[in-house]
Amino acid sequence: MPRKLFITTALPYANAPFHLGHFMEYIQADIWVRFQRLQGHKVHFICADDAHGAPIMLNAEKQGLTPEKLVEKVTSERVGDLSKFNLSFDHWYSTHSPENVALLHDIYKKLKANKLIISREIEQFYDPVKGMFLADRYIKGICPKCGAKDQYGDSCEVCGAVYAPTDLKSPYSAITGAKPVLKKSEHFFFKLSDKRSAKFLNEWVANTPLQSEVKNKLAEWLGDGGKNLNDWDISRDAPYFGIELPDAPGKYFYVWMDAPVGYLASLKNYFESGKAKLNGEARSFDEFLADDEVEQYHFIGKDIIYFHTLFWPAMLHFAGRKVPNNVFVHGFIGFSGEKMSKSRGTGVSPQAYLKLGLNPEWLRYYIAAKLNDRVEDLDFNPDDFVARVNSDLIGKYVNIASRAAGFISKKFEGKLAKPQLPPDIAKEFAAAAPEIATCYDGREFGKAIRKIMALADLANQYVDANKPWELAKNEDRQSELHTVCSTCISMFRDLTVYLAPVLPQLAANAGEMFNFNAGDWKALTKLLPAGHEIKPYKHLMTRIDPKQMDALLEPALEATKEAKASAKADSKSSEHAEAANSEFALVPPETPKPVVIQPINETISIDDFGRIDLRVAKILDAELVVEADKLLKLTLDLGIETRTVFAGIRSAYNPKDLVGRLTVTVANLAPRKMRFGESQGMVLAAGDGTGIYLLSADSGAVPGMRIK
RNA sequence: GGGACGUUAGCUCAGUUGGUUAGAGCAGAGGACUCAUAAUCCUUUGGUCGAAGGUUCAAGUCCUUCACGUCCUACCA
Repeated sequence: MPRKLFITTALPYANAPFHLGHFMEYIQADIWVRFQRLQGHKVHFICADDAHGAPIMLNAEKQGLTPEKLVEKVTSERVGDLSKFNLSFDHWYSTHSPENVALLHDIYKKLKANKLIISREIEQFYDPVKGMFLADRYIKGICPKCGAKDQYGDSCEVCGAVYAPTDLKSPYSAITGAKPVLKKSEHFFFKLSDKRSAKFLNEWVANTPLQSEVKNKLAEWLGDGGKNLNDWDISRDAPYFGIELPDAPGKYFYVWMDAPVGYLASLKNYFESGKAKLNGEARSFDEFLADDEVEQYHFIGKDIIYFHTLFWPAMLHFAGRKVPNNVFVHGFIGFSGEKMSKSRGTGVSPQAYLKLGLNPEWLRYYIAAKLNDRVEDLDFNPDDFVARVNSDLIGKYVNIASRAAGFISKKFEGKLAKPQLPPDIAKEFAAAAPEIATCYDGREFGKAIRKIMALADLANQYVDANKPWELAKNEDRQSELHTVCSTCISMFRDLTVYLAPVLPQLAANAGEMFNFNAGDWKALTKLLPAGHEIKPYKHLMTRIDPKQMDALLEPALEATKEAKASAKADSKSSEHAEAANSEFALVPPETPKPVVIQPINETISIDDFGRIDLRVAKILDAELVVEADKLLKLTLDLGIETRTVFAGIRSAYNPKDLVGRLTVTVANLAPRKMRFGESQGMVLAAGDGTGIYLLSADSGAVPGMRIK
């Protein structure tokens, strides 16, 4: 019976671009989801942007935007990254949505009816200049223990002391610098201290197959009969970017209250937009969630265990809703810091990774090969990355197809003979299917990969033992040759199916080339039939050139400075600092990269073309646009006038190298207002997402000349 | 300060409820081969399993302490 699965990944905070940690989680979840789909289960794979909270509000203000605009800007910039890593989300929405308001209000009212919401007055630091209450992270001062300056309100980064903000000497607001004053305010709390909460949570933990690390953690929180459970402050005072309490004007839900509800809001929108129906789920959102058979799983990082294993199940349970069947926790992705000098920066930017044309499936494979079902950190090691991909994927796996397919095409018109696996190898392959399935299902991806690669080794050994290159020279042994190569292709088919959750694109390409369905797990019990036709072999995947890694790891100097400043301002977390670092990374233009040629567009008439007024332009000036990481501001001489044009070419050109160059511009393009000014045209450049190459006019051309 | 988890060959990792000479891949060395994207195959060199104690007939595996790393410690998304 097919399982019905509702799967989420943690909602990314809409304050910054994605970093590698996001993609590790998405890739982990995506592999699991794809595996479940291959087993014939019905999966609804959902995520959303986490759009609320004080940091977004303040950041937006700093940039002169409304919070909505900031969120829109951040999320629109990163939307393409998701599809490029072949992530198969069924729906992506936002917590800033009417569905979320409705669901949150409903949950809140039910909790209140259950007498689990109380209010009480608390005293907190308040910024009189800004007119808002300050969370610990927005208060700085002198550490009461060691006297270090500019320490945050909760702990000292110099001596490690932990204290309350009120203990700080000479406290000041990190936002305005004003001296904060203590002020009282009414806050609303979710009564986690209620006996019912502890009782329910203990039951939930006992009945949920959580990871042992998570259980330990929970035992700590739930120990002593729940005495360690304190009430959870779920309200914030205005100004706050969030969802207002239905019965307390000026009070907003703390973002961590509305964020997990966003899982449901996104699911609801997915249902109401008709996408669920297209995905084979005809029932309504409410009916779906009321079904006990539906399994709900959340993939999260270890830093947010607290919210997902205490508040979230309790909220759902006492609002009369389905609770999660499990929460899958992973560690963080680190970087081999030791080996890299600090001047070269740290971390790997997924944006730069894509821009450099590195194959997304390399990363998927590497991450899969290192993941297990535990709450363990993993390390991104560039040398390891190159070695792993090149030797496992190219040397072992792809090689099998490459060394057998040539004979089939050249000698046997692309048709297979009946494959014949030697008994010992057949046994191994037969045993592998359930083992690998268990690994995937249990999120032991590293183990699955190891098993698959062991099978690939067997296939290569088989080829060596049977020496097809010798058989080929002997006219009497052609049918042996035919069988050996056909057997190879059949083994390759099996390996491809096994790898399909990790490498969906490669698997699809291989399936297309060799005429099999890489998504057919059930076919694994049968060999490919005699007469099966394959197309001629083409390279399925290129090796990683270590030079590409060098380019990936080389951030621009000026960018590093900028990033460090902004990282500090944004967050204390190293994870965030890493993201900010990469955000500004410039990419050297001369990097080898595979080019993807897009199909030609539909035919147009000469008149259509004539409507576009192309002119030669001379670049008089070029400068960086502060706060835009992709744009350069160009001043162009068009002969009769000068124009200002913003061009998204910062990743490929240094401003000073452009000054004086002749290029081509669209002169009659409607001007477009941008945040930084009006762009009055467009310069032409070649590019497919992996690089940008500005067009030039030959010497002798004069600014203003028409191009026809 | 309290707590959780981790520390196994140069690198990345396996090591089941404690049980014989601690395993694999990559890298290194030697050889074979040439079908294949300098891929593959065979052989082989590397470890007092973070440190020190302890329990046991027997410990990488259990206990204690210490060191290092990551994270949590509630109004911090």
